[in-house]
Amino acid sequence: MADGIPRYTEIALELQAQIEQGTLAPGDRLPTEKELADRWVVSTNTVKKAISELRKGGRVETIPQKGSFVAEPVQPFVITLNHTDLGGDDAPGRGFGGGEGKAFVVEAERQQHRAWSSVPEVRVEDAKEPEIKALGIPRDQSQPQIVRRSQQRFVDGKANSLQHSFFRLELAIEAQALLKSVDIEEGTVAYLQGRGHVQTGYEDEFNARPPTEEELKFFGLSKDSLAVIEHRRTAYDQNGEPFRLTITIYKPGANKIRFIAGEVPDEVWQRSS
Amino acid sequence: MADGIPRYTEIALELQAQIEQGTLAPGDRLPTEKELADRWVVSTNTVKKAISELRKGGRVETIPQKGSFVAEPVQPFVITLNHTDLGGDDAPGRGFGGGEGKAFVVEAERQQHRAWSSVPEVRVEDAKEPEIKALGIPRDQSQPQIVRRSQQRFVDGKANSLQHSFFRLELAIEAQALLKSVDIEEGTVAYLQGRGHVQTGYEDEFNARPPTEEELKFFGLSKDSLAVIEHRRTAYDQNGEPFRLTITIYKPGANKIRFIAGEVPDEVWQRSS
DNA sequence: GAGTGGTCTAGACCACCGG
DNA sequence: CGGTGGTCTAGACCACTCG
Repeated sequence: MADGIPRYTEIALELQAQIEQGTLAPGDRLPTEKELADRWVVSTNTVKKAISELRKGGRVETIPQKGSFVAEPVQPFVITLNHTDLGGDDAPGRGFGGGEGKAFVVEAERQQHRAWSSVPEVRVEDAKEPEIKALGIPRDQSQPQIVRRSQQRFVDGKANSLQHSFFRLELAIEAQALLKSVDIEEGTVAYLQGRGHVQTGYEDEFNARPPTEEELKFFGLSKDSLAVIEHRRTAYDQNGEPFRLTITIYKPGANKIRFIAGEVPDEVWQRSS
Repeated sequence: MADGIPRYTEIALELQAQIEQGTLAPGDRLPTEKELADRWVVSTNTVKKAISELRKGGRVETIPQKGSFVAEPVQPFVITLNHTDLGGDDAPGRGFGGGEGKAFVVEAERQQHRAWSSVPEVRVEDAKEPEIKALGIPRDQSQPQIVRRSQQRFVDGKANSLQHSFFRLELAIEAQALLKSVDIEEGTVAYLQGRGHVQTGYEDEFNARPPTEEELKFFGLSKDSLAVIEHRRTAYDQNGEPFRLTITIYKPGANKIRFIAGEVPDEVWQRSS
């Protein structure tokens, strides 16, 4: 029909329109690929490509051997990643670390979401290049090792994010709670403060990348889905030494990642959508 | 061969290995799809899928009708999006807005990158839902209008990011420089401060999404490429009113998006890779 | 066992690029 | 003009799910 627009794009747009106007409601199964192929008089490969487009936009999720479904519109969970564990401030929503450890659950409850984290899985591993760099591990150590604490985090029963924190092994020997596969009651920041490492600053970096196999599985995504957002935070102590690297992987759409600086209306802090 | 690993993944991994070990160097053209199909004894469709995988990982760029090329490893340009235009602080690298307007060019030069922005393209448009919400435009206005200032930004000769700033039309009438398709010499923040809107805080949000047609074209990407990162900043004035919405679209890989809070070693501020 | 999506083939035609 | 990647077809077989 139209010039230059591929057939699969047309089909994707038509399905998207049906989703937007409610002909196809969230949770509904799309017609099977065969049905769509017949209806549009195209081959199933063309339909597959159309559906793949929709998946990339996050509007559709495909479960192999079952079908493709209109994605539920997520009530996004707003993660406020602020500099509030650096000093007291007690405006609403402040005073928590934002997105890390137990603060995650507290923040979720404030937003009327039920959230929980899995018990941390603790591993001692060989440090790879990114960790060596971030944690400032001296190059002379031949095979430096690190402690990794990984948690799966859920909001309203759904996979929300994966968090991995890395520490130098020597730090974990001073601060042995890091080696236990148990939540640290008072929070990692407070615990390490008691062990002589006051978190005085941090550096945050963001990236987007295709999900790994593990992430696809955890988030329940199929191939050709959205990119995940990676947030990495390097925390520095009072000596200016990096002592923690935390990498959080977010499922996009399900999360809004937010920073607030300076003075904004309280309503902005309260906002949860 | 191996169980369950699709052929196209095998091919993608093999090519990726060749890239990593330097058999295929940055800038090199991959063998044509036909050649790869012959070599692996698969159909060209399978090869296409393999190359598409590599594109998603950012390792390969495809130029239609010319070939697929090993991506040049980008020297990432570090954008520090900090709260430094809120008050004076003169550690190295501070004192600029971070990623906005002229600050972008200054920051780039500090990192030994040559950067420039296109002349702003100014449009007056009907406000759409996201802008209405962010700028707090009253709902009673039947067809509210906004001013949009869009710039293309380049680093070292390559497309780096797209930035769109939105203002309420009434504000642009008070502050007419916003309507001119010219860089605002003293910077938008300073200019608006002179017009009675002191930027006292802001809210930042991040997202990842597939690129639009326009973005694909600007960044020189082909379909099935990486996701782009979207950063939206809502700036608030001394009355707690939102008066500016700035949306920046980053090409991932080419950028590192960074925040710094509290005390970190000066070396972290300096770091540019 | 019927139905689903995932993978794959062996072709085809096209638009665009370069010499 | 020949070569490239983009689109598309009309099949095929598989692994998996579900009734």
